[in-house]
Amino acid sequence: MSMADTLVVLDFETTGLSPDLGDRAIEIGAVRIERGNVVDQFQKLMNPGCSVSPFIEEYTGISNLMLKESAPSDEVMAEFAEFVGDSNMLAHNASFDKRFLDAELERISLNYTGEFLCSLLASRRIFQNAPNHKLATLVDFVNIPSDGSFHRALYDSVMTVQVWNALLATIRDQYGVNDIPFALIQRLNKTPKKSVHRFLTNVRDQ
DNA sequence: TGCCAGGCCCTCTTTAGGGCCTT
Repeated sequence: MSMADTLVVLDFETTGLSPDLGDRAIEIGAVRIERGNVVDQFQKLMNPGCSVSPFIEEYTGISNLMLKESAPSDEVMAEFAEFVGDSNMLAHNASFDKRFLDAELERISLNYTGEFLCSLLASRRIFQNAPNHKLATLVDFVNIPSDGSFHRALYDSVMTVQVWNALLATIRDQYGVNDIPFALIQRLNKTPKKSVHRFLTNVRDQ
């Protein structure tokens, strides 16, 4: 699988941090990219059948009234499973979104076959001089224009694409690595930070 | 009842602790 192939970049808004403690997805946003270009998108609020806390209403701008008027989770997640197909996926702090994807799809007995990449892990390796690795900080760090509408699923997934393209451009520009397959980023994200320079230099010289 | 995340990453580490990220 190469970066030239399709990749679905996704982001969940949720009622909290842990599906194991009963937290649920309330919005999913995703874009399909090919060669770094957005070619399709998906955005849906979903009604989890429970109310969200005032903190989450404030944090996301998603109100209980909005969710009450939204399609149920099982319906939206089934549509999303169709959208993803067998594509690989990317998310900022992917372990978080993967946990919710797994939990929500398990509720409706659906599966997926793609694998996840994490832009947070890649950023910690490539942008080692960034002040921190929050999505909003990275958007600023790589000089991407933003209207600041973070914490909505589609907006964050689009911003993740922008950061992702900047990460790939940095790998190309700093190391002369022009072909960046999915598996290369998987190996990069398992490489200790101190060894990243040597790792990418070796890739270039192979 | 009241408590409860999970995984990565660093360091004064590995018989551990705490900050960073995601909502």
